[in-house]
Amino acid sequence: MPTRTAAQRRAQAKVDYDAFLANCPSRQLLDRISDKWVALILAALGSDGPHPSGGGCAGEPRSMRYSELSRRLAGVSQKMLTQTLRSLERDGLITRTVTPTVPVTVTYELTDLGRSLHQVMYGIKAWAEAHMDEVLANREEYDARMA
Amino acid sequence: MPTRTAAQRRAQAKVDYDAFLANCPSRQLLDRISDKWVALILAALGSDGPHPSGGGCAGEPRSMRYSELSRRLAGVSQKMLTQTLRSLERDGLITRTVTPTVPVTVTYELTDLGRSLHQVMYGIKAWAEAHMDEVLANREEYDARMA
DNA sequence: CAGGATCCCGCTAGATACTG
DNA sequence: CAGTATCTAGCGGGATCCTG
Repeated sequence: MPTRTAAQRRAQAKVDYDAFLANCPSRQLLDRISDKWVALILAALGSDGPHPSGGGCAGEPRSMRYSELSRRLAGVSQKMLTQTLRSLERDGLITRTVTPTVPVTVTYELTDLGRSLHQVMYGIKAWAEAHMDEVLANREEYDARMA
Repeated sequence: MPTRTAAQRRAQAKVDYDAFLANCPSRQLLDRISDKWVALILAALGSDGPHPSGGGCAGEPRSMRYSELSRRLAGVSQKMLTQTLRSLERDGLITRTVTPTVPVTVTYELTDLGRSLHQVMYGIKAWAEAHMDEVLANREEYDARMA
C-alpha cells in the first residue's frame, strides 16, 4: 500500500473517534438519559407528584404499574414504553416485578442505582429552571438580529 | 358530536403532552446537551477535555479556532460542526469572534452561561465515571441471563 | 480558512393489529 | 393487563461539492 490519501486518513480518524466515543462513559450516560422517555420515567418513579388516582402517598420509593406509567406519560406509545422500561431494567436502574395474579400485575421501581441517577437528573433540572429562560431570550434576540 | 372514541382521546392527550414537553425546561436542556457534538465542544472549550495525550487538568477559559475544533473532534463533519457551533452561539453559550485577517480567523469561546453549563456537564461526567461500569456490568449479566 | 448548499441513506419512532 | 410483531414514513446526519 502506498501513502494514504487525505480521505483515507480522515476515514480512519473517524473510525478511531467513534470507537473512543463508544467507550466514553460520559457519552454513554448522555445517550442514556437523553432518551425521550427515560427522564420522564425516572421522574415518575423517583418523585412523588400529585397522583390522579388514589390518595396522597408521598416520600417512600414509588412503585408503579405498567398502566399507571402509560397514563402518566400520556404521549408515549406502548412500544416505546416497553422498550424503555426494558432497557432501564437491563441497566439495573429499575426493577420489574411480576405478581401472578389474574390478570398479571407488573410493577416497576427504582433501584439504588436508579435513585442515584435520579439525583443527577435533579441537578440538570435545577440548571434548566435557573437558566433556560436566559437561553431562550438569547435565542430570540439572535433570531431577531438575523431577521 | 357524539362521545369521542378512545383513539380520539388518546390523540388529544398526545398533543397536549407534546405541548407540555416542548415547554418543559428540563426537556429543552436535555435535548440541548444530548446532541452528539455539544458535549464535546463544551468539553473542548471548557477544559482540556478527553484527550489521552497532554497533561490534562481543567484550565482557564479556552478559545479555539474552527480548524482546531475540527481536528480535536476528529469524527465530526463540517456540516455538523458548523451547525452545532451556530446553535450554541444562538443560545448564548459560546461567542464567535471574526478577526479580519487574510484569510479570516474565527475563534470560539465559552460565555459565562456556557461555563456554568459546563459545570453541570461535569456532574454528569462524575456520575458516569463512578457508576457506568456498574451499569455495563448489569447489562452483561442481564444479557447472559436472557441468552 | 470557514462555511453554505444539496443530495441521500439509515435508523427509529409511531401506528396498527394481535396474544398469553 | 401487559405486552409482542410488523410495516412504514420522516428526518437527522453524513458525504460531497462549491464559495467569499
